[in-house]
Amino acid sequence: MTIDRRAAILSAAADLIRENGVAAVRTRDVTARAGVGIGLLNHYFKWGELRALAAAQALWAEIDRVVPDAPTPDRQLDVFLARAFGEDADPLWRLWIEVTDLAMSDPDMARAAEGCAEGILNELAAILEQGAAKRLWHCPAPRAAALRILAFHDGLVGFVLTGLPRVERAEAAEHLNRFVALELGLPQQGCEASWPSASAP
Amino acid sequence: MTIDRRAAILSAAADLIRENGVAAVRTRDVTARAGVGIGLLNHYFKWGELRALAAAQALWAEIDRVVPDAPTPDRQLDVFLARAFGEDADPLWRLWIEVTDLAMSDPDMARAAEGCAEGILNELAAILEQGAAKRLWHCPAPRAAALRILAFHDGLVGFVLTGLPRVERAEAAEHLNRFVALELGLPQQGCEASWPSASAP
DNA sequence: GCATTTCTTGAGCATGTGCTCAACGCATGA
DNA sequence: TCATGCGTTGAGCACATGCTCAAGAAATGC
Repeated sequence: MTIDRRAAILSAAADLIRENGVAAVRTRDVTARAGVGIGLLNHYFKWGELRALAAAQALWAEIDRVVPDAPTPDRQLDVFLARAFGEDADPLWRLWIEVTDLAMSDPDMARAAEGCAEGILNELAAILEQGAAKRLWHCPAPRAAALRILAFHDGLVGFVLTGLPRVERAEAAEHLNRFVALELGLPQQGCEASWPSASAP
Repeated sequence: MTIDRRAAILSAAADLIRENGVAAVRTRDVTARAGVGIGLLNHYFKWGELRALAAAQALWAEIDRVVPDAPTPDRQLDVFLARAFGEDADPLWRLWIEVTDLAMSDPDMARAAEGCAEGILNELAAILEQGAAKRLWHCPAPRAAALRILAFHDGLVGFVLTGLPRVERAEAAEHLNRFVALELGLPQQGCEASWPSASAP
C-alpha cells in the first residue's frame, strides 16, 4: 500500500530521531529501519521535509510520554514540576534543544516545530487558567505566566543538559518550584530562603 | 613565523564562525581566509579542536562587543537589561545557542565553552553582589540570583530568536525587567501589572 | 492471459569535506 | 656552496551522503 509505506518511512525517521537525535539520522538509516528501498524515500519526500516532519512527530511522541494527564490543575502542575528536570524527560529536552537550534536556519524545521511550541505553551496556560478559575492560585494573565515559566524552565534545562554553566538537577528544580510559587502567589515550601520573598518571617 | 600562522588560522576560524556560525565553517574556508595552505591547518590542529577553540574565541569576542563596562553596578545592570534583547546581541546569542547545542555531543566544544558560561555567570553575580554591598538592591545569594536571571534570559532569548513560541523582543524585555526587579526587591516601573506583585495597589 | 499503470528497488552519480603526504622553499650554519 | 631541517603547500585520497533513474515487481483493467 502506498500510504502505508509513506507512513512507515515517516515513523521510522521519527523513531531514529528519538533514539539518536536529528543530526545523526541518515536517509539510508531510515529506509533500512522502514524496510524499504532507498529510492522510495526520495519518491515520497525531500530529505529536509521528512526530517522536519519526523522531528515534529518525535517531539509529540516525547511530549505524550512525558506529560501525562492528571485529574485536576494542581495535580497537573505538580506533575509538571516533578518531571521538569527528571532524567526521564532528558530525551524530550535534548530533542527540543536540537530542533530549536536547527529551526534558526531551517524553515521546514521551524514550521514543523511551531505547533509543538504553541501546544506546550497553550497546555500550560490552560492549566494555569483552570487553576485560577478554581481559586487554587492567582493568575491574571495565564498565557504570559506560562510563557515566563516555560522560558525559565527552558533556560534551566539548557544549563542542566549542557553543563554550561553547571547546575544540579535538584538545584534547578528548587529554582523552578520557587519561581512558580512566586508567579502564582502560592506559599513557598522548604526552609532555606535563597529566593527573596516579599513576606519573610 | 610559526606561531603567527597558527594564530592566524585560529583567528580566521573565529572570524568565520562569528560571521556564519559554527556549522557553516569548513577547513578550506579557514585556510583561505588565513591565507595559508590547507595542509597547515591539519599540521597545527585537528579540526574538532580548532572548531572548539575558535568558537570559544568567537564567543569571547561577541561578549566583549556586547557587554561593555559601566562605572557602577546599577548602570551595569541597566546596560545588561537594555541590551538583553537588542538586535545587536543577536550574533552572540545565536552563537551561544549553537555552541551549547554542539556541546551536548562534542566534548571539545563543551570544554571550550565552559569558561564562557562561568565567566558570564560570575560577571553578573559580581554586579549583583557589588550592588547589594552598596545597598542599591537586596541580593542575599548573588550567584544563585545570577543563575536564575541568566536562565530566564536564556529561555526568552531562545524564544525570540527561534520564534518557538513566538515572542516579541519588547515583550521579552518587559518580562526580564520585571523578573530582575522582583529578584532584587526593586520597585517595578511601568503601569500594567501583568506580573503578580505582592503589594498591589 | 495480457497490457498498462503504479509502486519499488539499489547500484551508481555528484557533491562535499576532513585529512594525507610527497614535494618544495627557505633560512641556517658549516 | 652545499647540506640540513623546519615550515609550508595543494593535488589527491577516502569516505560520507542526498539523490537519480533505468529497470524490475506488483497491482489493476480489460
